[in-house]
Amino acid sequence: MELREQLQKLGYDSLNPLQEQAVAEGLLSEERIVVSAPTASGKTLLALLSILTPRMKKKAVYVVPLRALASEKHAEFKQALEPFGFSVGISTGDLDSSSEQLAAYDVVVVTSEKMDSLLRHGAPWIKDVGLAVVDEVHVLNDESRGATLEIVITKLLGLGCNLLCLSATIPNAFELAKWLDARLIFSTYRPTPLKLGVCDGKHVYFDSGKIEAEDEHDLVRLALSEKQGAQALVFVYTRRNAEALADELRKTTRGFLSAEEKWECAELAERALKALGQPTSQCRALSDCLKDGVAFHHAGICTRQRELIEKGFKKERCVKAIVCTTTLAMGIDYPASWVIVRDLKRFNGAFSEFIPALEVAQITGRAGRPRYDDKGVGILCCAPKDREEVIDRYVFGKPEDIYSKLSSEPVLRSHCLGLISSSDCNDFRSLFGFFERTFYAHQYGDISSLCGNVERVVELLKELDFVRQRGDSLVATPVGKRVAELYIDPLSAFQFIDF
DNA sequence: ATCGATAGTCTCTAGACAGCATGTC
DNA sequence: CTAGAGACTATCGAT
Repeated sequence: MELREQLQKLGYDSLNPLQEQAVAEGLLSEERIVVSAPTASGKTLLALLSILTPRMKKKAVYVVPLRALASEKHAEFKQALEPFGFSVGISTGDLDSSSEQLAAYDVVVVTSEKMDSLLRHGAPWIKDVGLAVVDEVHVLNDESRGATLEIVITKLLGLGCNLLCLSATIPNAFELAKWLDARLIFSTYRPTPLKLGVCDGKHVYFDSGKIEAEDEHDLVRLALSEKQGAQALVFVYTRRNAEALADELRKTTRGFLSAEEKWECAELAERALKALGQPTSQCRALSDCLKDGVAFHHAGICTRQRELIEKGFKKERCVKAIVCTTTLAMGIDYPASWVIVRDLKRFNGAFSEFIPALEVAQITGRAGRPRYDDKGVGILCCAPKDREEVIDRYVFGKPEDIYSKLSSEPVLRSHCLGLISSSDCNDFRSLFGFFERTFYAHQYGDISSLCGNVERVVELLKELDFVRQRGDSLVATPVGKRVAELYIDPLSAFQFIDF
């Protein structure tokens, strides 16, 4: 089928500049590709086109970092791909199909941990995978979950399937591409331009000049009065702050509701109150906020209410503003006209520090709703003394490079055991060989220190009797196998068994 | 002796993956 | 090191 025809069937008239560039640079012909482009630049269509590209093995896996993202993509792909005769399945911790079903799907959406688990268990259909799409690959940089993703990608690399890695804009995307021996498609294209401003508690400074705005009320008022139907997202650090500020903003948002929207909000409020059998104080707080067209959003909100908020914000659009924590920072599609980052500093266990520019870029990236706004506005709030630094760091500064997080020992413990237990590696040589193919090895060149770590970790696993060595060969004991399957840290598993 | 305002001090802070056992409707 | 809000407590003064 021709590209034009495919596009039409997918519901697109044409390719946007990023997609144009990607196709021109080999999206449909290269075996391995890394795409580095901003949030909402249209990367999903790239994945769809790649999946539709005929190849020897039809089956594709789509790897994402979040369950919420998995179910979103599952729904989206189902709708887009079924007309082409592609069946789409999902496999995550809480939403899982049987192994036979997974084998039957043409496309399987998985979380990275689930993918790792499937690979460890040697699911028989893995050999039929012709394409793996890894969404949000920059998660490699994540302290706690990056290493697992790195292991997964390294394993996928060994499978010999085609690879399409999608990343936010990161300066060292070329390093990723070099690791994977992939073609790099790099773009900073945004469908709607982004205008950044810095608010120091008196003014908002744009590159075009400054306007007065002292607090969140002023900012939200500016956002909502910019045009009919505008909406704002406010990011704060704590749950308590999210709830408190949402309550505070009721005064401002209620003035922007039309008669019909008031009615819709009342309806939402009513349902939010009854979401649980017995309304908690949180339910009441949320319900009160919704009445006035504002909501708070964080991980402590039940699914039922999340859905209500999403409906009110995205579909009915009677919810004018959402005050949220980082729940809405990554992945999930939540576009707004204005995005206000109120807390740029975050407590890190010892002191409070500025959050990474990459994260701020991801957050402000969702400013500008594709079909409704012709531009997006991102506001960064800070104390007057920090203004210059904030401008340097986030407005003119570029996002941080990403680094392999494979050197951390806890993850190494778990993955070494996993590799040995699944028989991916039977001795030190194959273990070292595996780690030589990781991003870590490519990024640091010298892997002797990593091999030293691996050696130490295997010694520990032997001490715990999860692994035994006969001659050169390393074999997992039954307990070791079990520990690997259960996905728990070997050290804590041992302490538990010991106990 | 009691209440209370004020200032200094302490405490706490986001999110979310897999797997399994146990519990509930 | 580059935090800030709310709960808690100690202290002192007015009644």
